[in-house]
Amino acid sequence: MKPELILNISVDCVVFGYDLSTKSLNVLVIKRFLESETKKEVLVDDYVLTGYHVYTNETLDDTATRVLKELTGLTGQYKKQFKAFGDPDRLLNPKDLIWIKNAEFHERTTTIAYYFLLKTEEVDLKNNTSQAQWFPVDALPELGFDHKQIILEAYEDLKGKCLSEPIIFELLPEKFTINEVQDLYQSILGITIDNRNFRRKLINKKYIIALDEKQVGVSKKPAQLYMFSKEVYDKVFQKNYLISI
Amino acid sequence: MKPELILNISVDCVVFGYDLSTKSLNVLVIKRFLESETKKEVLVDDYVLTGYHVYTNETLDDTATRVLKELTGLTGQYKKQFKAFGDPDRLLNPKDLIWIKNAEFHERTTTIAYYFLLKTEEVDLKNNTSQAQWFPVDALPELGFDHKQIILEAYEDLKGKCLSEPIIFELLPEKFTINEVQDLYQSILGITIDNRNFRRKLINKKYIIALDEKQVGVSKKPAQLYMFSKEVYDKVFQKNYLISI
DNA sequence: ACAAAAGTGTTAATTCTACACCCATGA
DNA sequence: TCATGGGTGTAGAATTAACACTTTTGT
Repeated sequence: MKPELILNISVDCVVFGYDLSTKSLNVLVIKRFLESETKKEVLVDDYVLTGYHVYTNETLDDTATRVLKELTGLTGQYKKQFKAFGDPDRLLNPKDLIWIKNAEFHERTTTIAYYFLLKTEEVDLKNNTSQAQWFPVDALPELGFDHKQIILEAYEDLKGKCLSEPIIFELLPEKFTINEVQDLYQSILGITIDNRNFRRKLINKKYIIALDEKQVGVSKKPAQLYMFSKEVYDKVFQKNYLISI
Repeated sequence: MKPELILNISVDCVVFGYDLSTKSLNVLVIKRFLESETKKEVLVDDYVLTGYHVYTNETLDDTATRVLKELTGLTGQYKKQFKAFGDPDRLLNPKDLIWIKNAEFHERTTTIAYYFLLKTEEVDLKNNTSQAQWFPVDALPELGFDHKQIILEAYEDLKGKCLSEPIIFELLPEKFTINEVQDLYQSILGITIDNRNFRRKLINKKYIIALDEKQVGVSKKPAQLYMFSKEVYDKVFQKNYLISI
């Protein structure tokens, strides 16, 4: 049996990219544009998440991985399936209906949503065929379908998860400074954190390893570089059962 | 358009029920039984989760609610969509193939899995048409399809969630004793908790309200009864941003 | 020398952990 | 009266929270 598309099931990917220099948590979206036949009228002009249908011989994870690769060329990034969206009317706004007519899309498509974590600069948007573009997660453009809601739910999941799992390092380069980690937490959570307390806490973790290196090419005092060791983390980690309701 | 079944999308429900008297966290599953035409051979004899296909005019949440109601008669129970399962081979074990032949089932069905929280005694299994049965979550029977994995992932999600959200009370009667809450936490998490510390912690919460009532009909010293106030919880609750990685 | 970001210590408050016995009740 | 589970207190340890100035470096 040849692999075929499952036309009513798709995977949509919320690609989070952190821009270290602007300290901005971004989402990668692609352009959706359609003119009337006479080109007199712009029918659709907004953005959507990248996504695609599932093939009959693929796992859902495979689909997500494939979709990310096709958009960014990247593989092996952190990914998480966080929610399925299947409301009967999730694709039925006027613009969406116009768009669906031009695509091989079932009107009642259920999508399995994933999010990915990576660094903005890992993605080369120059020769991108989908007119992909980064937007700060707190300044999203007009989005088609129910994709704004999908992004917001992904963001909520990320906020919670970054407090209890070491996924923050997926958004940072291999070598980072303590202040960079703090800035990232502040960007994601929208809070400010005391620098001394944060430093102490982080540096005391056995899996935060100080390198024999400092920043280079910075115009002020270069900071100490650290790395995160997954190996040490897995060894040291122990579940805590602290009830905090 | 008449509502029709979407044959390749289903919702499966992990129904968790807590049995206060035996202090057991149980899962409700239904019998799957099939004999050969000559009745000489038992082809399938195991259990599966309750589930059903999604109708074209339903949300996924609606489907889950409907499935629970059909099995138990209950509505308004706590429910959570926790994961979608869509591996191409998730229904392709030999027994599953035999079963599917007798059902209107697509071989490549993706299921959106939910779990429900309720009390075992709320469900009347006497006049149940599906031969539904409770099993302790740590002593599950042989399960068809990928349903054992689904249950285990639901259980993991529940373990995590009960530490940070007040869902524990969904598994308890409206009026409960502190020790009943402690027993339940211990059952779910598989740990032992110090009674004095636990009591103090819980009683100090403003949303744990001491009633002017004690247990009745118990054969020993009757315990103080409490209730959980969602109203107070929502008012008092404030997100904490404690980074515990 | 100066601008900018890196880096540093202390104290009080809170929360968590460990631990063992008395009490009230119904049988 | 006795068996059973309900209920209680304290002290040490660990963690968190609050708070402001000095140091280092490149320009």
